Amino acid sequence: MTCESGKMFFQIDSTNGIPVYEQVARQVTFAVANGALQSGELVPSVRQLARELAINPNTVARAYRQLQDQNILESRRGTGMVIANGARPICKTERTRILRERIGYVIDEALQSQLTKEEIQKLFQSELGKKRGK
Amino acid sequence: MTCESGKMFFQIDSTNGIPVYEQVARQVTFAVANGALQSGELVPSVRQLARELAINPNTVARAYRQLQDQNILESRRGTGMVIANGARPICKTERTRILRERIGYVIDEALQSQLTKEEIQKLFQSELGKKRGK
Amino acid sequence: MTCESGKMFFQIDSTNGIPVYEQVARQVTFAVANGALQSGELVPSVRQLARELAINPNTVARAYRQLQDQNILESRRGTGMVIANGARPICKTERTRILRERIGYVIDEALQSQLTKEEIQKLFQSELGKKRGK
Amino acid sequence: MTCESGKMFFQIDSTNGIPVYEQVARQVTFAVANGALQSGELVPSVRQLARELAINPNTVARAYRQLQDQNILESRRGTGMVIANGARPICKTERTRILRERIGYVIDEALQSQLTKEEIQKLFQSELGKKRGK
DNA sequence: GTGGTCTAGACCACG
DNA sequence: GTGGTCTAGACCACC
Repeated sequence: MTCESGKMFFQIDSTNGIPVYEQVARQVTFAVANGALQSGELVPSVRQLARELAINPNTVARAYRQLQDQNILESRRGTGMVIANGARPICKTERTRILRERIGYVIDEALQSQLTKEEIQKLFQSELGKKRGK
Repeated sequence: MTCESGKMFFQIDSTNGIPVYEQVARQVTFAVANGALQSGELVPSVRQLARELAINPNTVARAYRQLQDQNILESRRGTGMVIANGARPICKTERTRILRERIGYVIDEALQSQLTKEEIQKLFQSELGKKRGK
Repeated sequence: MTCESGKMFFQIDSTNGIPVYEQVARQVTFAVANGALQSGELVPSVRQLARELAINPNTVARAYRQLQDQNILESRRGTGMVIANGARPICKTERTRILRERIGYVIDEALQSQLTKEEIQKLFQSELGKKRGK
Repeated sequence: MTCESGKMFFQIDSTNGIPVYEQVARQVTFAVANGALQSGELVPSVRQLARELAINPNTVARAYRQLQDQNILESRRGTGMVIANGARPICKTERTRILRERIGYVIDEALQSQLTKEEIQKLFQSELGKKRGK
């Protein structure tokens, strides 16, 4: 599932084990970290985004609630949710934390399978090579 | 939780999000892939392994049942479960499949966060460097 | 034990030696093979079906899990289990496989008892004649 | 697993769901029904048969115990087990009972799968045709 | 509400 | 002793 909404580009995979609300929250976080979304900008409304992603509005609401708790979003009554002041450094830190954590888990698992670091390195390169991106 | 049982060394982390039965199954799979367990060898009995890992026998049984469905284990009535004939290639393939899949997910997520391949590569190296292992 | 649930008609005999979860799984398989259940349709929820058949929810869950492993069902988080895309051909094949296998076993046993094919044929006709059905 | 022992020819399949002891008992029953074994004849000793079939002696013993209960075998102290007087009619009846029962189960299952009697008939012919035998 | 995981403990069949 | 099935009931995440 992918969709473009405002300045955001969402890509949801409901089969990869990561909760949908978590994926939504992360993608907002990442967009702020990149500078794609700036403090004060409106994010898509709960209902609109839910419609566009064909997911339950509760799921979007939960993602936004979590972002509020992290001081990344704040609600403007009568207007919607906007990127909070000071969100960018939080998001950058958060982005690195999330990615490092997930990379660490994968490495742990590979080590546990008795692969050597070198073999893990090779697998990683091989997968990275398959992907298109900068 | 770690334990040594027969030729196997188990390490279970009940807090990392991966179901315990899945961790047990993977570790058997990995051990066969490594050659630590060979076709015809008995694996620890459901009850014994459950006792040693301090988990419920049903959880071990579920892991073993899944391995049966994958033609990695077969049950010998009244005797126990043994590594099936032809299990090793299955396990090797399975090991690579599991690790590649998980690596792929992490890379996807990192790319989506607008990191460049080079940046992802650096993060990976940094995390791999932190680990001890061969 | 019989029950009607949604488009399904279940008939469970807990004394015939075939595990209850297996009977549940087969009946879903057969219903898909017949076209009574179509891709995308929800099957009865684990809890509801368990209540209606007066069995334990875990037993139903096990049947459904097995069907998931066979790519016949897929779970929609928070929604329920639906018939997977492409389930029908799988179910048709599976139905024939199951029945042929069981017929084959019976014939083997009869041959081993030194009955001739003709005698086996007669026994079969005689039993088939006793049954009511189309 | 197959073996020839005295006048008996045993064929054991430990994967077809029928308990091994039951398969042993049935094959003795069938041999008596055919006249291959006659009243007063010795059957192979528990230990010898167990060795030849590579199964547990307890399993053979259990089969023989069941046959004793059915008045098909009787033990001669210091000699072994022999086919009892009057065993043949018992075995003939028993053979038909067993086969009819198993055929009935299979037909029931096929009917439950919504196959018509005609379709079941065809499946049966097809499987019978595959077998070699008289 | 949904499914998923896990525990605890029973009973059975088999060797 | 072994695995296999089933029950009862808890807790969690998700929608």
